[in-house]
Amino acid sequence: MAERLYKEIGEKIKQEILKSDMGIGDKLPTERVYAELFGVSRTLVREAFIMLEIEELIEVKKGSGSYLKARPFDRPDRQVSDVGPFELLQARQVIESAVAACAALTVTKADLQRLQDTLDLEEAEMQNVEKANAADREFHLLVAQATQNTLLVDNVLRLWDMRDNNPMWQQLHARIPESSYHGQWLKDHEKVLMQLRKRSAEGARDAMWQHLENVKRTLFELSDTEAPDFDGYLFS
Amino acid sequence: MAERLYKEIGEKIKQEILKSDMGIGDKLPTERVYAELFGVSRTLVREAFIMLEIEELIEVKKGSGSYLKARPFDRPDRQVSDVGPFELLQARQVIESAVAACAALTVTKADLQRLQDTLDLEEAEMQNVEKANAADREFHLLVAQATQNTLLVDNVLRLWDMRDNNPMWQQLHARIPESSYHGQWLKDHEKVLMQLRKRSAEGARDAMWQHLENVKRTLFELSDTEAPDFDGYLFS
DNA sequence: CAGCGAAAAATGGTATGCCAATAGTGCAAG
DNA sequence: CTTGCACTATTGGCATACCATTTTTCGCTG
Repeated sequence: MAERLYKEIGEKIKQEILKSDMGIGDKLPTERVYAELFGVSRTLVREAFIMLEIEELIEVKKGSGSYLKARPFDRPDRQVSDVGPFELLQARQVIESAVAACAALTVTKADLQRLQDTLDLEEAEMQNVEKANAADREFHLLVAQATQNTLLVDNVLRLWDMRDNNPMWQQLHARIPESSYHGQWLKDHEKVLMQLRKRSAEGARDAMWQHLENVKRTLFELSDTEAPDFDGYLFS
Repeated sequence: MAERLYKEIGEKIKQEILKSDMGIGDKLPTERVYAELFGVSRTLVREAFIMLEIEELIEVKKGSGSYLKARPFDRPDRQVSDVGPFELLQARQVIESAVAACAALTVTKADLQRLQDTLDLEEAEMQNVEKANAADREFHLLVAQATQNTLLVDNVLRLWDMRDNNPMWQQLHARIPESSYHGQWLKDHEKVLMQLRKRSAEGARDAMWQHLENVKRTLFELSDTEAPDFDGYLFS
């Protein structure tokens, strides 16, 4: 494991906090205690504390101690690699279509312009796989940003990061000829943008849903992977 | 300045990066260089590097060096605490309603039973604020779990954790008499469950949307906070 | 016995030193 | 001249030791 050790220690500390029934404001065990508990130096625990401090989970007071500021998430950050590509894609479909619907109501002219520009870029660079993918990502991100809600942007961003870091997705992606789908996806994107222009929440939702449905088909039809069916969700 | 020194060092390093014309992927000066430059120990610089690493500005490679991952000003770095309660609630509305729609298509009898049980508990413990809130959370989580998609569960969970850790939300929540809304919310939950029983995606989406709309009203109508209007998103 | 103050203990803050992994260098073999 | 390998230098990783601040303890004094 070439992981940075302080992160590991940090996660362990989170676990300890969850196992104990500490409340907000309570004093944490000292750095020295954790050091001995995990069999590492205080330096390392200290680095882990810095991590927790930046995550706003704890507050550190010189000479006094460290205090719990918020309870850590129950879910200790699932490994990207053990989530299937289909699950990932389905999550994107559910969330991004809802986000698109929301965006249709809040989108500004500047947003629409940026979306158009990205789309143009996508078309121009269709041959360049690298840039086309970047434009793809940018388009979806811009839709999320049009909601003016940073949490929604965060969520969409998280899913894309997972996609980019998911080995199975890459594998799936690799076996498909690039040129075959970029054209289709571009058309899909255009439809989404059109619905956003019309400020139609339902239209944007359906367009985004259909787009990701197409992505699913492209990826799974040609492969031997089983893909559960979720038709019937759309009503347009 | 009673600030933690590593943060100060971290900011200085950001300044240095900006002053220099380093590009993405370039190698940063070593920890030792910065230590001498600022007249502090390498430990401190190291802690600052950890801060920058967590902020995803740099990437640290043992034995090799540290490399610029993004330019500092690109990331305003929002923390959990400065997300407004309204933004949070809106994100929940968008995402949880979509999740509910998805759940309507995948929900099992066992899920429905668990949901009913939780609802019964919620009714029975309405006087007990602590338990009522726990049941509330449990209900929403069960809906997410009914999608059979762990990523969607993760997303919903994240938003709830943010809620529980958000100081402004707590403040807002505190000023409202408990009894006044738990009854309403219970009715809302029952409606959601009813739609899930009917396996109506649209119905579940609308019910969940309306529920969170009611939550919004309860929280913001009684307070002096401005709440943007998002009616028109529903079409039922 | 209450209050106060100094000493001691606890705790985070900082510095130094050595270890391990990586990158660089130069010499020898082909 | 190129290539490969061993040796050296560089760089981050981790541990130990001591410092500064805060908290606690304890005894003195009124």
